[in-house]
Amino acid sequence: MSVASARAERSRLSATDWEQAALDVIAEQGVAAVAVEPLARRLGVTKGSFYWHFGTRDELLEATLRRWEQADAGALIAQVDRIADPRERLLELFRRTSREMRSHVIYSALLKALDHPAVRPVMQRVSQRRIQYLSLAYRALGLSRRDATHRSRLAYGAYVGFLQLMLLLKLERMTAEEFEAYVDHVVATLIPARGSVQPAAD
Amino acid sequence: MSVASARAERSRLSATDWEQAALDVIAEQGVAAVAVEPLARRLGVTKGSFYWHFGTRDELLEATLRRWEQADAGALIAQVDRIADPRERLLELFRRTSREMRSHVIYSALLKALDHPAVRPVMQRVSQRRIQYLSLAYRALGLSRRDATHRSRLAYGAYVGFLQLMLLLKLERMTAEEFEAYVDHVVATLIPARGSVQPAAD
DNA sequence: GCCTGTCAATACGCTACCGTATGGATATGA
DNA sequence: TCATATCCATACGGTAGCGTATTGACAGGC
Repeated sequence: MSVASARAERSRLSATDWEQAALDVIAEQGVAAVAVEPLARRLGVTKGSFYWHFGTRDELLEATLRRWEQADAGALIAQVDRIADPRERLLELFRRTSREMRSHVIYSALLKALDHPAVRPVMQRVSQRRIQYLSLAYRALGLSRRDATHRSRLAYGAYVGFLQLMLLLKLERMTAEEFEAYVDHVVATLIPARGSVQPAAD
Repeated sequence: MSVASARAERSRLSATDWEQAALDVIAEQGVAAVAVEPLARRLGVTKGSFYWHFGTRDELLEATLRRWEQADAGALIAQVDRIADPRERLLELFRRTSREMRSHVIYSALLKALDHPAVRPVMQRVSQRRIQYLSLAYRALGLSRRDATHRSRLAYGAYVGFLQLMLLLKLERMTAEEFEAYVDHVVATLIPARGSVQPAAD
């Protein structure tokens, strides 16, 4: 089923359709590839349609990012947050992060477009929020305020860096077992062993 | 002293001048901003000059990256490599990495342009080499082959990720002391304590 | 059955960049 | 001194994208 024929069935497009397509393009080719005319071609339509739904290209971008931020970006944390034990929660967070791709691909693509004024604030909020969440979990694990802050930054930095080295550099494609072993090492290194921390006083 | 007047003194440009300017632009605005006409303006010259020195824009990019790879990219390792004790070597590597900016800015800018066919292989080589170096140091510290591989990836990933969060996201501008404290935390977390590892058999 | 609002096609002008062609300037050395 | 090699300016044609203006198609409410 070609793009154009898909369109023939749906007949008309909504703003949401454009945002959805824009997010796909971000995942596949990055923010810079979100261009009106290519997008229109992709949807089997001309830009005459686009400029009915949006005023400018940047408006589309902003709408797309807004949608991403509130729909996708917080999904993982929401799932894991039910786990009571902080160590299990962190562990599960690390583990889940290591599955699923698309969400990371998008995050990584946005990371490469931080110079864009519409992208930066969104990424700031999302990243801050996640680091904050990590920090709280570390805190609950018994780390001091300082250590929790530092460790959460380190952990999140490791996540972000791994994304680059993996998805984008394709440093080498690891096997599934190799990857599991790596995640285990990360967990062992970045999550304090059970009973190794006594609650800090601060 | 304006760009144009600087040019009036040097009078004529060499290919190296163009590569140098290109690297500056990469550091300031990323790979995508390396464009012939803007570069010419920056150098107080027209593109008539450029196309005498280079055949295409991509040729300039490749030459620039080639120069960067062999001149700048290995500088840090070369300095640190004289240190005999592996733990001190790693420590000094981490510490030095946390000073100086420009080299990291460039590395980070190149990271954002990995889709470009001229950039990817360069970054692969440079990153591989560095991770390899880290791994060897960890090995010398007594870690097993597996652990050294994993730990070096983790450490380098943390470096790369921190670059993004810092230089590009400007998550918050840390003070110098805050930053020192963070580096100390990283060192304590990612470099095994002295005497905590007994040489592995593998 | 037609009017109106909704979505889309077409055609246009504009900007920024790439790459080519050709001639001009300048320094150097024979 | 003048010839050649080196470096640069100018002018041109081409592409890809943005945004606007105008008209067309069609469905639903009246």
